[in-house]
Amino acid sequence: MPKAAQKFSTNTIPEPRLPAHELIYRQLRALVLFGDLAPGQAVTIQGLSERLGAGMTPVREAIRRLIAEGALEFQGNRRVSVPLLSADNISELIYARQWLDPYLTTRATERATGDDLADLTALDTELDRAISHGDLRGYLELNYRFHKRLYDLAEASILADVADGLWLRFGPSLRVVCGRMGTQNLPDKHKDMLAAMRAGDAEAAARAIREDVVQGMEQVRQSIAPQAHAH
Amino acid sequence: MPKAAQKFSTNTIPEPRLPAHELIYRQLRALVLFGDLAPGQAVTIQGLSERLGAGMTPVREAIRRLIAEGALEFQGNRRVSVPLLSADNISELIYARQWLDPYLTTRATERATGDDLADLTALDTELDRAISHGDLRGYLELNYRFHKRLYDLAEASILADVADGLWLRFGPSLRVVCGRMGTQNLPDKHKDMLAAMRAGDAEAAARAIREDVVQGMEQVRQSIAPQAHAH
DNA sequence: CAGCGGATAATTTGATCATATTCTGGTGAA
DNA sequence: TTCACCAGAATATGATCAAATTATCCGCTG
Repeated sequence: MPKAAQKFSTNTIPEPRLPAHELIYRQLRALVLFGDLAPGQAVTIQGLSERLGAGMTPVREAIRRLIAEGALEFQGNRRVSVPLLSADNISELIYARQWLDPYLTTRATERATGDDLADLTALDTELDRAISHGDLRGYLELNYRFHKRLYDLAEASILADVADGLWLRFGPSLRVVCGRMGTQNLPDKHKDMLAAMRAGDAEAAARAIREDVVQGMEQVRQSIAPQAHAH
Repeated sequence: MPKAAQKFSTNTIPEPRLPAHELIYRQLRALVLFGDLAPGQAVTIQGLSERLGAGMTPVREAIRRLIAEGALEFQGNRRVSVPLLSADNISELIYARQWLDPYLTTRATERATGDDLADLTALDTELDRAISHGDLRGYLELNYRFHKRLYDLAEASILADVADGLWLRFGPSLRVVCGRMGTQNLPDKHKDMLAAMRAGDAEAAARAIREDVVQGMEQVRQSIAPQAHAH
């Protein structure tokens, strides 16, 4: 039984050995983050179990994680759903991001290398393409990855975690709003921000991100407000 | 009226309706929050399963939740443990709380009723008693409940969630620090804060809480710094 | 006679456990 | 030191039990 070569035989596939609950978690997370699960839409454990072709136990664990992160909500009875945000909730999120994102951007500017800047620029270019093509899903995903990348560059693991968790909360609403308004007049201060980063001007980069965040979130707030009235 | 007694054991337990995984979660959360699980200490699922006298499935779910909240850390291999904070991590937490706690306090001051103030005052009185008795565990728990109460009064569910999550991260370190320094010279600006709240001076209340937070967290930072060197 | 309300039955969903399988880390021998 | 084996832990499945929602039916009233 030649088992010595096992460590080398895995080189074809980088990480095929991720646990099922981790894979389920990532799938569900993406579903929530990019609005494929609409806010208020109820899901059942068994339903997801079938939909994703997995056992219940991994699905249960993934759902627990997402509930803990605020991405899902335990709806009292026996349903979990993506939370419906009130206008007040949006205000909270705006307040939090207005403070978190600029700080992380400042730190990222101080630490970013040339390669990092090139990566960010590439992401932003792809983002522009998605916008011009009217590719909503692509826009949402790339916009997230752009900001996520900034968080990672800031080398502040806890704050990055918090900021990442906030995305999980307003992601679904973002999708709803963009679905209504199209991808044309979306805020994109990324160009200003990147220019400031290249110049090493952390303060200007932070200011640009702040405007980007506020513009985007205000659109969400204004678009959400009538929803609360609709009921 | 067939009021048949279906369960014989339910009359003794007030809330047997809570699922096991929820109970396990609360127990573990308290263990982490108040430092009964020391930072760095590894725990196994099976170990906890025996220790708490429960099956593995509920324990697994509880652990997933705590990992998602940053209360526990998946240590690569097959151990989960309470995260060891670096001095940088503490700085992040100070930065976050310095911003979150005053804001929530401002909102709480604007919304607190007379009863709320009485409750907070009662909590603070108990807290003083715990300090004077050298009751470390009591201090930690009451201090947490005092701040938690403020968060709830702020009526900002998302930000309160975030703030609560931060406690889970520095709670274990707080225990370590207080264990070393005793309960005597602990910061307690609660009196100033309560006075400001009674006067309806939200700004002064926020300022007092900010000092309380910074003082406490700075002690943690200074006490943690040599720990990183110890290795 | 038709429509409605309440109670009960049935189906669906969730929670837990026992068990099989896989994987990791350590240990002992060559 | 290295390799093979072993012990133990974690993951994942299926079955079982409990609870709740939905569906059905019966009797009652207008």
